[in-house]
Amino acid sequence: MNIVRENDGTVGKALSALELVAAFERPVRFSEVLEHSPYPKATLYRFLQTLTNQGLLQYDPDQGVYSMGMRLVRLAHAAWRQSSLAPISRDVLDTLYAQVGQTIHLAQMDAGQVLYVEKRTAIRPVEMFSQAGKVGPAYCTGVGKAMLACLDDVTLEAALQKQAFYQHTQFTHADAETLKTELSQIQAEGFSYDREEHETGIICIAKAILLKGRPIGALSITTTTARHSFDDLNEWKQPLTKAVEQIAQAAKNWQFPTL
Amino acid sequence: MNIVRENDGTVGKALSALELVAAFERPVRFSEVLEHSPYPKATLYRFLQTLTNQGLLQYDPDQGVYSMGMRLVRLAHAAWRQSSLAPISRDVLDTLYAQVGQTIHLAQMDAGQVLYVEKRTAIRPVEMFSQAGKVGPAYCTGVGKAMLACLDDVTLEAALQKQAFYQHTQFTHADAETLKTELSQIQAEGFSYDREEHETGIICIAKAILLKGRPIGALSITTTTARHSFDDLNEWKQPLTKAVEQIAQAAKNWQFPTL
DNA sequence: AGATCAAGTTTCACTATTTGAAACAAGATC
DNA sequence: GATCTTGTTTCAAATAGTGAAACTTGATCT
Repeated sequence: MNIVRENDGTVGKALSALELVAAFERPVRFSEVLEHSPYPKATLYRFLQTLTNQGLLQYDPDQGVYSMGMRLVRLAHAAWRQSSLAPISRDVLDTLYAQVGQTIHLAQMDAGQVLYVEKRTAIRPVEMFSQAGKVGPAYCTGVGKAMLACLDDVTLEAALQKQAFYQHTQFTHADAETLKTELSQIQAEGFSYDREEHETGIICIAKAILLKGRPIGALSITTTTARHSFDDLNEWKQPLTKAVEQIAQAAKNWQFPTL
Repeated sequence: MNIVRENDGTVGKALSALELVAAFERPVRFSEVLEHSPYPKATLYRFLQTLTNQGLLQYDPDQGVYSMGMRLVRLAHAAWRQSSLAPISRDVLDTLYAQVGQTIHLAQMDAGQVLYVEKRTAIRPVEMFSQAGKVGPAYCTGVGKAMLACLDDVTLEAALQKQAFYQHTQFTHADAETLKTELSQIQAEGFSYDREEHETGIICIAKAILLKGRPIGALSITTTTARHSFDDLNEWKQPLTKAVEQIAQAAKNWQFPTL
């Protein structure tokens, strides 16, 4: 599940040090980061210093710990507005949510993983960022499989390399082979399903959003086995398709970074 | 209003190139960035290439434009969870919102500006990121002034240097002097007010959240002149104070990056 | 079609920054 | 007060960054 990016010089290395800190879900000491780092002490030390100066990290001198910096939040806001599908999909998602009344996720691909950029749900006025910015696996989520199914062979192979195939539930695909078989079905049918592959009791139907034949994102409707059967998911094919088409249409007019 | 960070080597320069792209609120061509850049053509070119490789930027070969990369969204999610006040303030904000029924903002300071990290509002089930990640001026917002009023002289001077003093409305402070006078009042009273200084018709009451005497954030309750008078704002002093105290209390137990 | 121009990309000798082993400092712990 | 752990600084060698200029590509004009 390791996300590897090519190492362009100092910038690439410094960013990989930043990811090290991000991987901890709490403020960390220098020595903790060092243990997980491929860099020598002095080098890592200078990286963290630089990142702190730049506001990508924060340093608390009292506790002697580093945590992720707020400058990232500001930059992400720009990214989210400028190049995610979320802003142009707002109205469509509102409408779809009004129609189906189930949890809805809008996702894109990032480094072989699924990145959630927007969500509608009944439960509480959700903490912002709780879902936007969150990542999930591609090989065992509805949105992930929907996008994978639309990739050309070369891109698909590259993406498959990045999958962890961790066995989340008894229904999770164990390897690339069985996954590929399902991807063909998804291609033929135009919809993908999550049949408790990621979390027990959670199922969903999803569909890719295409621009010039390439997947730029995916939309899913999620429910639980307690409330619905697999067959029930198909009731939402129509509104889901319509929403996907509307987002694709809106994306056409907006200069859009494709996968 | 230029946000200047010290330039630590290549990383700093590359990040300042990233900010150039962020400043445009749309995908941009290389030449457009170049016009606003202090770097020579070849240098900027390499920066944008590196940033693109790293996923901090996206490049659309069809349109020949750069936009902010989705990796930032992922990193920001980590930052927001790890070092913003938002996660620990959820319940407090829910309670406060239930009590006052007005728009609520939770903000922190970043590079002399106000950074909104959480919000509660009646209108729509929150667009994520719409407010979280957004920045605003410190010198003419309730949250901004509340935090400025708690700074020691040296830090305050540094922060004032970064203020633009753009005249948003007829009520906006025109310079550091009149602002300082108000900051003393705020210090004495413990509450700050926005009296249509940022937007005509919008007023608010705000209070800083302190940890070890230093402001780590601020909380505000916003309304309009159409619905409430300045005096009405004082009705919310009690619930606002309680919420601020509760957040400060929660922050104490969590290792927290101070300003 | 050919000429002209603008936008983007590559080259390469020159420079400046990064690197990391090792020495050093500052607290904690025994 | 000796020892260990954690964090910080140093400095010569190694590497990566710099940017003027040349080049490529594709659009626009005559």
